[in-house]
Amino acid sequence: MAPLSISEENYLKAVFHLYTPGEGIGTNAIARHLDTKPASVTEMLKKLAEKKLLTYEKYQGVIPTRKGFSLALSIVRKHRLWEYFLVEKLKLKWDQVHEIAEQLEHIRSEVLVEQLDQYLGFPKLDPHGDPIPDREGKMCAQNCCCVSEVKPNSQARISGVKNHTPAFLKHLEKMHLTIGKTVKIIERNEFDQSVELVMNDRKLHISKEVAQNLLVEKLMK
Amino acid sequence: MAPLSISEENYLKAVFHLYTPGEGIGTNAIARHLDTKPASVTEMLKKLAEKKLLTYEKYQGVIPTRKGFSLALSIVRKHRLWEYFLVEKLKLKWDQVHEIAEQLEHIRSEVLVEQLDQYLGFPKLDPHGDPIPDREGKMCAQNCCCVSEVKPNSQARISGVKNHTPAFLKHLEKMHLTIGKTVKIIERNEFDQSVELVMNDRKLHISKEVAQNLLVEKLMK
DNA sequence: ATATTTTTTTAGGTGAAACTAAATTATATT
DNA sequence: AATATAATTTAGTTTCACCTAAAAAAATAT
Repeated sequence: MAPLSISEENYLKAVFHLYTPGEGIGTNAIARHLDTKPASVTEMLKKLAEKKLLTYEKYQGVIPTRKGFSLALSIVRKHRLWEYFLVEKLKLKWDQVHEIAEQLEHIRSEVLVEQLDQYLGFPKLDPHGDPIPDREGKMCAQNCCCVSEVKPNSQARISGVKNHTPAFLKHLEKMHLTIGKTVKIIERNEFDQSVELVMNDRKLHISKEVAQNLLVEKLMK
Repeated sequence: MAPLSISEENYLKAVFHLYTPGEGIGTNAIARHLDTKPASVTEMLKKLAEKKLLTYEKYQGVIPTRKGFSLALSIVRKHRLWEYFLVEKLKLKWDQVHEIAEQLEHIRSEVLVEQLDQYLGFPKLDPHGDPIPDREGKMCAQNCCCVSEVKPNSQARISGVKNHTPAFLKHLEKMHLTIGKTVKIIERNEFDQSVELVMNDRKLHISKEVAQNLLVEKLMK
């Protein structure tokens, strides 16, 4: 089949990211995600449905097909491999790489991706803690939740972010809240939903906004 | 100024490659180079002239401005750095990289290019022997000519190619005519303009087509 | 159950970059 | 110098991906 355009790939990726089993994805949600208008989305969804990449029925919300899903995964794979490359090899900062990877993910070449993967040593996670799909689309299961949902007095390891904006990532870096660090969640303040935690024996206070976008894995003690 | 589209960048690059001092570049030549139609070229040339990237006057043939030239150089720089990366780091074959670099050259990010350059060790030549412009657009002078123009009985080192198609490059590889090899040009046959040469004490016969597209540097003996 | 609001779709239009066909200008030939 | 040929430009379409405004359907509230 004819290769997808960059636009089509971006829509497919949006569908992938917005998908939760059982629910159809709305036109509005996709428009918001891609910073475009609902009318444009409707049009594109029809085109992608023609190509059997998703199921579209008027007013019903959209669901990716197996084919659409696996194509989206291959784009996500490229995005995350490039992010890994940019940070590990080229020494860019973790807040600089998303935008560049948004461009690199559309480069078409099987052999390039496979060689890149090998060159990088088949990494399993990208610099933001997101799993990198392998050639078959398999990726390691993530067992994480955001800090705001962790119950008080538990140990956890910072494992990822939900928000990938440079602003948020720079903020985390400034607070030394980087991936791999171990923290203890002390308590959540009902008033402003901020969270108190301890890292390296130092007390730390994080806002609701941070707590909701910072992912951790609970640790057995 | 607004960034150029991929199409605009490709036209600018074509103009750069077809340029020879003193001559205007014709619409037809550009169309052939880009595998497009002359009518499309005219349109685009007007747009690039608006942006002061080249001088355009009806029927006169086009010449890049300083600005257009330096922009073209920055695209060529990216193309050649990526080719170097693909061959030296990812171990792709020299006949595989051009097509991929045609995509990668359009990735927009200052910091990416500079870090890539550093990561690669500021290479001066790409895998096909073409010079890589530095950040200011400077590149090492090339002192080469094609085998068909070398006078008989002279020593030379293979230094580049004029034709970048996979077919030609694979052919060269099969004949072990790779960059850096030293050869002695024996004689040119008037009949079919083929050339006889010696490499590693073995006699070699190359066709007119090869001789015209293989570049060498003459060696002092 | 009806009315209001929100979501989604349709209809019609825009700009970019290509195309074909026809007209125009430049160049080459006799 | 006139004519034939080649190169270039113009005019008019097409496709893609977006847009706005208005209509239609679905969801929500009264």
